[in-house]
Formats: sequence, C-alpha cells, structure tokens
Amino acid sequence: MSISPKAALLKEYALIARALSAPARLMLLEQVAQGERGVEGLAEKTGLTIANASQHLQQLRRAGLVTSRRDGKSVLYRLSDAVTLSLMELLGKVAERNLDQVGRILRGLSGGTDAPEAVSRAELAARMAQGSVTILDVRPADEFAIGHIPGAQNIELADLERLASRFGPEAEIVAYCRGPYCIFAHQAVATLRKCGLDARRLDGGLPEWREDGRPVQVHASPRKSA
Amino acid sequence: MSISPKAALLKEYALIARALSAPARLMLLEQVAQGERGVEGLAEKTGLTIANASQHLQQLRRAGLVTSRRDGKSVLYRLSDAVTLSLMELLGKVAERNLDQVGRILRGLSGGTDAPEAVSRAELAARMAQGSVTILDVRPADEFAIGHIPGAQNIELADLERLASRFGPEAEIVAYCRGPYCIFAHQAVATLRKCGLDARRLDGGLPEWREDGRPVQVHASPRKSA
DNA sequence: GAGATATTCAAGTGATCGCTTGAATGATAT
DNA sequence: ATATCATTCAAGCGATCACTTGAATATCTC
Repeated sequence: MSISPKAALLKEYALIARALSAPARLMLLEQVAQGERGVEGLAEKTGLTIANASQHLQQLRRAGLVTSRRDGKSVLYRLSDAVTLSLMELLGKVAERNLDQVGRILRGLSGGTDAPEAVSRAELAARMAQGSVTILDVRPADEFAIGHIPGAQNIELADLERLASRFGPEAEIVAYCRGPYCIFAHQAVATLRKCGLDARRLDGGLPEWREDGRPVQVHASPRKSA
Repeated sequence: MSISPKAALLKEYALIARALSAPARLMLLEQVAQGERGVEGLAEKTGLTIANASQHLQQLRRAGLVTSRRDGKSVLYRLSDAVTLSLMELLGKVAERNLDQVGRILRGLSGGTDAPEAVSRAELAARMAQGSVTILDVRPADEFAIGHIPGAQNIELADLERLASRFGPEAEIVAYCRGPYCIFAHQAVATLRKCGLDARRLDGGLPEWREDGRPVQVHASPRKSA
C-alpha cells in the first residue's frame, strides 16, 4: 500500500478543484457548456492560443469535467454530464454569497440602478405558456444559432441600446446569456431598464435551461434579430 | 477600468476552486464541517503543523468557505454556510461519477464484496421513526461527543470487528461518518458485512444530516460505546 | 505589569503551474 | 504517397504554491 486510500481520494477531489482554479479553464467550460465545439473554435472564443487551449482542455478532461470525441480532423469537447454543470453553478453561487468582491462587481454591472430578482426557469416556462413574456438572448449570434430558448430573439449587447425601441413599454422582457459566469444578461437588463423598460434576468443560462430538460430551438429565431 | 468585470469575476471564482484544490484544505474543511474548532484542534486532527494549518485556514477564509471568530485565546473556525457544504458534496459526487480512479478506490474499500446502495437521509429518518434501525457512528469519540444522530451508538473503526457481536443478525445497521470525504462508513459496512450482518452506509455524514435540519444529539449516546 | 498560551506573520526552499514557442502526430483530400 | 489541416507533445521561462522554521502579535492568568 503506497498511500492510504483516504489520501488517494482527497488527491482526486483536489484534482477536480484544481481544474476549476484557473480563469482560462472556467471560460473554456462556459463555452463547452453552450454545446460541442472543437479546439480551434474554443480557442477563438476565449482568446487563448490553440496550444494553450488544448492543454487546458486536456486538464479538464483528466479531471472528468469534459469528454472529447474525434469527428474527422477535429476533436470535439463537451461537458461530461449534468453534475459538472451543477458544480459550475454552485461555484458561482458560493462566490456571489460569500465573496464581497463578487457582490460589488455584480452590483456595479447594474449601473447604480437596483437590479430586480432573477426570474426562475420554472417561472419563465410558465409565463411562456401564457405567451405573456418577451425572451431576449444576448449571446453572440453563432451561439444563438447552436441552440436557444424557443421564441427568443437574439440581440447582441452592442446592438441592444440601438434596438431597444423595438420593445413596447408594456413588454415584460426576460434576458439570458451563457450562464453563471456570463455577465451579458446583467448588462442587458441594466441597459433596458435605463430605457425605462421592464426587464429581468433569467436565473441560469441556456445550458442550465437545457439541463432542466426544457425545449431548445436550433437555428434562427422566427423573428430575425437585425 | 483596470481589467474587465468578467475577468475579475472569473478570478474570484477561480480563487474558490483553488482553495479546494489542496488535499490538506479538504481535510480541514471536513473537520470544520463537524463543528466549530480551534486551529490547534484542527491541526492535530489533520496531522498538519499549527502554522501550516493556520495558513490553509486563512486561505479558506479568503475564499469565503469558512469564517472565524475569536473566543478567548482561541480562534474558532466554522463553515460559512450550507452552500459551502453543498459544494463539498458535489465535488465528491463529480469525482465518484467521472473519475475511474475514485470508483476503483471506493470499490476497493468494500473488500471485494459488493457494497449495497447508500441509505438516503430521508429514508433513515423514516425508519428511525419506526424504531426499525440501528444507527452506528464510526467517527472518533470526541467528534461523536460534539454532536451525533440521536440514538446512534459510537464505535470507532478499530473496535468494530471486536464489538460486532453485539449486533444480532436481524439488526438493520446504518453506519455513517464525517461526510463525503470520509471512508470510515465504507470500511465499517465492509467489516460488518464480512461478519454476516446487514449493514448499509448513510448517504452523507453528520454535517449533511445537520444541514438538512434534522435533530442532532450532543454528549454521549444512551448506550455506551465500550 | 510579567509570563503563558494560541494564533498569525515573514522568509526561504523545492515543486508545480500557466503560458509561449516550435516540432510531432493523426486524419483527410488530392 | 504528398500535401494540408487540426490537434497534441515537449521544452523552457517566470510566477505561484505548499510546507518549514523562527519570530511577532494577541489574549488570558497571575
């Protein structure tokens, strides 16, 4: 017996935590959570060099957080399972709750105005059934194309202020983005409320919505975004 | 604007994960989860030097995972909240699910015999109400004294084989220990089943039981352990 | 006050990490 | 086969980490 089983177990647990301990890998996880992607695409999205992204992805794979498969010349990475997504979510929740710095940053995103509570995914689903809600996807168009909440319209943040006029003052807008590490929805809500609109943020992004087993629409929305 | 808010947020998230990325700190967290303790006690329990334990604890505090308060000469550490415990639990779950090495170690603890499913805490509570279960706490006596499941008897692992005869073959035994990082319950179940007894492991340890809002008994059990 | 106890701080060392660069591998198309 | 593209490997660099040692700080006791 080289080392005790307890020490061996703790080492494995620590390996997983270590995989989550670099901002670059958290960015990669966020992207991988949107859907299967190759190394080059992930590198471009995260601003890492290809070699660097590849190394980080291998570390995530060793930790069991992502899996990969070959498709022709490309190697596609995806989250290994729903528990991984929960772990990412919980990491964000602990940060928001226990780190003052995080609360300050999030409050700063709302630009002084107090942000309203996030809408739960269950609540959004219920209000979708009534047709009493406007859903706004503020992710980049290519991520929107891979999959989005049915009926959502896609407006990227940069265009939002310009296009805010398309919403009537009576519209109840729910904005969402990539997930707990993404600040687009926070910023979108701040922008819309500055325009006097009724906007709230969805709790969780598309990956969490999908993981709940709720419907996801592929390709463009029925209402074009520009 | 020194750096983007997104980068700042990711850095904070990574800080939390980094705090969980050292086996020594996972051990400390496990101990802190049992109940408030001072640095010296934690150092002794984990086998770390006092200065080293203190440094690790400060790192955990910076990450918002534990909080501390002064009590006389001592500084007592405790988990900051329930979310922290969930995070620890989830880390173990991801490891058990996605890392082959972990599955192998856990199976090895059962000593060849197939271990039965863990008993959920809800199920144990229901069977306690019927009085149809024997609860076994296999943690060290001092941790048992700080708090344990009402009616549980305390037998440390080293004494278990010797004392197994106190259980009749009809007893339905549920063993528990510190939580997801602790292997005592696994080992206890293996030992008892080798003796032909009906033993199963509780899902989660005392901290998780307590966090569920279930009753916890302080001081010694009505049935002495030796 | 002085002394004792519990914890934290500070400096030093070997190991590991994150990133870069340039070459090597694997799969496809011609 | 040869050429091409996507990914991985390998070596090197500065920065950070875990642990040790010894001193400094804070609190209680006398």
